[in-house]
Amino acid sequence: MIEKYNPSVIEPKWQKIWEEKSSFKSKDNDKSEKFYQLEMFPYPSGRIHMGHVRNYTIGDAIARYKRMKGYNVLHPMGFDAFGMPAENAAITHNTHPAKWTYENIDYMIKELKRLGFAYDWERLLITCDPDYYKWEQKIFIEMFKRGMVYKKKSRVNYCPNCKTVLANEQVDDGKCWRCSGQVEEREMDEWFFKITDYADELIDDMRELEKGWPRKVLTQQINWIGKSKGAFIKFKIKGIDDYLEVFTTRPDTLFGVTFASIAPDHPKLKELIKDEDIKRRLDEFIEKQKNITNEYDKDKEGFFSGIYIINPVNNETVPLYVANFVLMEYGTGVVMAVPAHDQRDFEFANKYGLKKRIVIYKDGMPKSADDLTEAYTDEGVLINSGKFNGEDNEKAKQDIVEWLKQKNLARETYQYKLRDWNISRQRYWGAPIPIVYCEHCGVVPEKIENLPVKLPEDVQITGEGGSPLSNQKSFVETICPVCGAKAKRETDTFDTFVESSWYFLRYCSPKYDKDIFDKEAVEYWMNVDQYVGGIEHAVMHLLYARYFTKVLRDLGYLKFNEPFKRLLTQGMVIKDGAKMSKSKGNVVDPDDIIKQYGADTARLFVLFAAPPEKDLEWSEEGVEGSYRFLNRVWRLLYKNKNLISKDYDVAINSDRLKKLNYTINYTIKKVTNDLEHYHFNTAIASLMEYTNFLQSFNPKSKNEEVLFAKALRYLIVMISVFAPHIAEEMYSMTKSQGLVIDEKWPVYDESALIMKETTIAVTINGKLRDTISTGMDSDKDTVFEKAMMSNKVKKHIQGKDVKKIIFVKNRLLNIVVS
RNA sequence: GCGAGCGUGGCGGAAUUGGUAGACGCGCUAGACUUAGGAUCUAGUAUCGAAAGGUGUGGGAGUUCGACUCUCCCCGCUCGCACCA
Repeated sequence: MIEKYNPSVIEPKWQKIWEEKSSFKSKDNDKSEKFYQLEMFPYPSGRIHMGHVRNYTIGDAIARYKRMKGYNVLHPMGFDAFGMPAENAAITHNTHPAKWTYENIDYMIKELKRLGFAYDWERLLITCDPDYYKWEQKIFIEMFKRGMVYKKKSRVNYCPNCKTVLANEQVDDGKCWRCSGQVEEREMDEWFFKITDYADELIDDMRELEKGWPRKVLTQQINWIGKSKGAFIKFKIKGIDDYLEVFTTRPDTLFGVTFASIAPDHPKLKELIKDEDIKRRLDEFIEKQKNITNEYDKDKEGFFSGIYIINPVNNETVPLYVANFVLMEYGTGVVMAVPAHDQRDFEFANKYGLKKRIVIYKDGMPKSADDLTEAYTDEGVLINSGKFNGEDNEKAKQDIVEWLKQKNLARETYQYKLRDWNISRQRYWGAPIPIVYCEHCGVVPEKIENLPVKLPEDVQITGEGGSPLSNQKSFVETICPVCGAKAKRETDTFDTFVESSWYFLRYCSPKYDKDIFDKEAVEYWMNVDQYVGGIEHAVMHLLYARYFTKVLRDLGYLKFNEPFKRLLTQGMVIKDGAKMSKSKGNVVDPDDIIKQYGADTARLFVLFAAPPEKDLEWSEEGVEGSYRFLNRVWRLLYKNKNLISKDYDVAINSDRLKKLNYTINYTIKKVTNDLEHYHFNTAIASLMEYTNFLQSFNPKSKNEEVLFAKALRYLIVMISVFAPHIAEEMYSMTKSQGLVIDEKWPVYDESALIMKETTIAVTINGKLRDTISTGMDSDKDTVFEKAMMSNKVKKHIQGKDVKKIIFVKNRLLNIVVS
């Protein structure tokens, strides 16, 4: 150990030793209790950024703490390696996506290793490796065979810039989530996972997650799934023997229907419209709507279709309007319009001069529909509703449906916002969908023994002319796995969210070559005890991973419902009030920080500067503060390096020793408690206080030296969770064998925390007037007596009546005076 | 608009869940050691006031002996959703 703290020397040294000793290797089926710590694996974009550093430092602190607590910890790392940036890079730099990806991965692994994270590197997963996606293809085939996958022509979001289809979730405000370009609609034949079959379960199983997941994430998922109760109601079409069905959540307002609206792309609409002029108008309307971007305040527009339908509750004939705000994808694509009680219908009715009728009434609201300034959507009592007049509207919802149900005109139903998951991507850099098209046998899955369907390597990525795979004869041309005739391969590849939907299972047995994973290993390691990642994955990734878990359970691979027991969503790293980004020029490169201060400082800072869930404002001064703290610890240990021995038995027989012993045990308790709750910032603050205390202690006797040395040793052990390299170096000079990371987490001695004296706050009418020292557990009278001896207290009581005395043992005495 | 969350010194943030507000760090001030220090150490640092003392957790009301903490109203900010019938 040298006098000056030099992270650039000691950090690589210990990283090498940990690696040589395989310190962080997790043992399958170990006897000790397991702990699966997982952080969301990165996309290999090229470099690790501060967001990663924060994410992985939080996970690392948890993993190291649990390890010292005696758990058999699984803490793996990998790369979500398929995806579009690799193809974009291939186009601009004329390289191959694989080359680009693997070079990035090599570099990022070096960066992660420089940060000293306690990963079991032998479990490294790279999703573009055929040994990984082979199993993904197997999952797909099993899902296909079970009818959990289907293909359909569908209108999809298409980004002309990226030349690919996007999932609904990947479209943000009409813009591509990656390139921010305008998204268009196109019709394509696409593969879908039937995630909607699991909608109810995805909601219901949230019960299992209520304790361990942020409420925010659960609410977002609930909103995303968007389950709502309602009914389908049949409206006869006037003049023909057919009907249109509407979906409504407000059957109680049925008597208020004055018109109906239909989606412009409703499949029945064209055949229903008789008038040629109106048909032409519809085409124009559809064309016009296509060009309107998805702005929220898009004007409501429409026109009369020439069709009338009949309201089943009162046999009224109402006009059917084609309206741009009606969605074909939700409900039935036809909406009954109740302008008095629905804001959208209200606006539409006003624009086109349509009638309004109030059917839900509450005292104080206008009597005439013409006097409404907005739709009344709250509860009330039914009026103008025939035999249901006077009924409470909540009750009427059921009664009206029941009444219509008997006439076979209605049925109760639930509708969801959640759509099936489109997994087709017309891209090269993804896992091929293992399907073969045979003239004789139709759409057939590849044989399991033929997997993986490998991505061909000799492909030129130009970025033009559709999917690169479809132009690759050697790939497309194949033989039918069923009949052996010439056939063609599917050229779509998987959405990359598929890879991240099950990687946490593969980590349990990453090299297993007989199946998707080794069931025994999964049995032992799952669930993930603590998952850490960004809030941006609240819906997509986390919902898909939950869905996959349920699918694999139903395929017989798993026995549990939910993959992640606990979830921690860490805040962003921001600088100058904005998220770090190249365009804003406020990026701090972790490599630079490591070079200047070392990994330990970087790690300590990101844990200390803010609680994990909150955004973290980057501060150069703050980083320096962390660096200074490590230097202080270093100097403290360097100064006392000869004190540390192995035998710490000492009689606590003086006030100074008692105080020191108290501080040691108090700190252990505080830090342990904080770590259990992931309050890293306060845990570090306690270690700082502890260091300050030790720094000023100056042992004066043999006994003090011995206990002081013990205190220092605990400091090293506890700090190793946050700053492992410096801890290891300091530990090594204690002349003890082994590594600090193999130390057990210290246990505090409750008896050391019992004090003879305590300080009690004396308040008068709730205001602090003095503090007094008194024996532990003193009773009310004793404390009051002592308090009355205080001049400060006397002064405030003088001339007043003591009305009441509140006493909280060892805490406070409140004297209430008139 | 709907949903969720947040609001504490100059700044990042503490407060064992109703019991001494401002831990810890940054910044700042003064001092020490120094040729020097942007190193280190010591002391101070919510605010008004010379002091005694007063005032303070976005604002207002309430519950309570006692409120950053609980309730209601208002203001401001952040995030998510966005024509889902």
